[in-house]
Amino acid sequence: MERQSFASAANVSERLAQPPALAISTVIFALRPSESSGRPTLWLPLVRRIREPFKGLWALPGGPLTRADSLQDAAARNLQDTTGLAPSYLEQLYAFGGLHRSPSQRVVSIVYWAMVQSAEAAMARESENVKWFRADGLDALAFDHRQIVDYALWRLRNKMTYGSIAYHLLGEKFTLAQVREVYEAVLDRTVDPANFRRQLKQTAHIEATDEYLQGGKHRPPRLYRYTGATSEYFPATNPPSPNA
Amino acid sequence: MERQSFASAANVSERLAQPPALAISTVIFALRPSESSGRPTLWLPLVRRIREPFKGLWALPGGPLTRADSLQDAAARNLQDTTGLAPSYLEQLYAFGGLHRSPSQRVVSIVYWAMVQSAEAAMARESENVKWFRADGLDALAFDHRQIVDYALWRLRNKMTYGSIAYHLLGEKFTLAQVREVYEAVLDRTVDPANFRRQLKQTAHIEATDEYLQGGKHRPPRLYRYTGATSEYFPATNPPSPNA
DNA sequence: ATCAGTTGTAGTCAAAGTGACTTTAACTAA
DNA sequence: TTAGTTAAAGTCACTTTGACTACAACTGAT
Repeated sequence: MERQSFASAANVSERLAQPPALAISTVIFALRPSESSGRPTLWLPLVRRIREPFKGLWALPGGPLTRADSLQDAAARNLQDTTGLAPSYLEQLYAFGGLHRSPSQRVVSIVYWAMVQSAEAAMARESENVKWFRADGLDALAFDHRQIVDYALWRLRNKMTYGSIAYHLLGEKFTLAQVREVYEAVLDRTVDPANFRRQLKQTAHIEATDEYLQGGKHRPPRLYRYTGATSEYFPATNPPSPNA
Repeated sequence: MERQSFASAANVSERLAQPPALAISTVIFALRPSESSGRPTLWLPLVRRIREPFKGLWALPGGPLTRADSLQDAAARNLQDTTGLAPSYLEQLYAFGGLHRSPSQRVVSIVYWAMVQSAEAAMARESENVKWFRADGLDALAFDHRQIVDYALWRLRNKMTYGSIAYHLLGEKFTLAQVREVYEAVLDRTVDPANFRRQLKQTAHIEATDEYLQGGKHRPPRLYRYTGATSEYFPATNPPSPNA
């Protein structure tokens, strides 16, 4: 057996013997007008890696869990540090712990997914190493982050179909058409306006305001307000809260 | 300031500075006949703690992530080691990472939940330090494990209402009435037999066999077989698999 | 052998929900 | 004023759901 290969084999068992590192990452979704159609579409911010594993590639914002934060606070801090924004929704996505996610040391990543309101997302800071991308059709990312984003997208679509998540991508006041546009952007299909309106009013976590959105070349639509948990984010589930 | 309290304050910041420990725990559900009514109810195995944090109290099977296992394999090993059984379903529940879950060191627990078939659960080994309990009405457990169990129960009920999980608690062949009993045990309400049958046959991941269950004092019911993923467990979701 | 009791299985019916569509109201731009 | 556009409400057929009834098939006791 050659000395070199023996050494690397020893390295493998060595690094697997030491305790895995713990990291927090966050998938951040926001609505932005697509360049082409102008219709709102899903975007997310990524950061460019400046160190060696996958240096130069884009990756999810995150890092090792160093501070004395709860997992959720650490995820919110990711968001704050990279975009300067506060989440309007934040939920744990999954803990990824495969043995070979990172080439050097074993890393277990606890990943959160977040939504920020479109108004705030418009003023998110970008830089050389922080850029926003369309959520669909991403290129290869660092580590397994591409698959993580796909999984987050699937979860987002799932929650959207029977839930009240859509409002967290909008501002405080919105028209029903805007809510419908969110559904259409996320689920990627058209929705009948009339039926959509009817269902929303039943399931209703919204209330009508007295205001109307002026300035269009049509009949001005009424503005609504979300009456569930407002701007604060809250844990994944209604009943027993797994936040600890 | 007294010396004692100064020392303990130093300890607090010290232990929060060192990296958190990583543990895997597993909530294991199985169906067992209740002592009183004889109807099947939900049970789960717990292990008695023999060391000091919460010594003597009951806790979820698990421990630090030491081996070079994937997270899911580590959870399956928990199950194997404490009960001698293999899971028929295994899925990640949540990552709990609160700062004060464990009194001494900070511990981040990645918790899985599993289901084992009732036939096998009947021959699960018990001992002085491993006992089965009814899933509802548990006493105080070690750490935050009581809340974790409650959350797992909620997830189980949720999956049950629109999913094909029930079969994993039964054997290979089963009557429709047995499936209904699973639903009634987990959801804790009665279900109309006729309507239940109708819905199962539509959503159908089952097929009828030619066999009938003899021996009762009634018309013998037909045996069915599950046609989805059989005894092997599979990841949480259909579309993108987060297993890594 | 017959009958009561129990459970499996199929069918009926009304109420509620859903998808496709039509109609009317309210506004802007020419 | 008129054409064009969108908001908002209503209609209608179809499907799904829950409660219930009826019948079939078996066991065990009389």
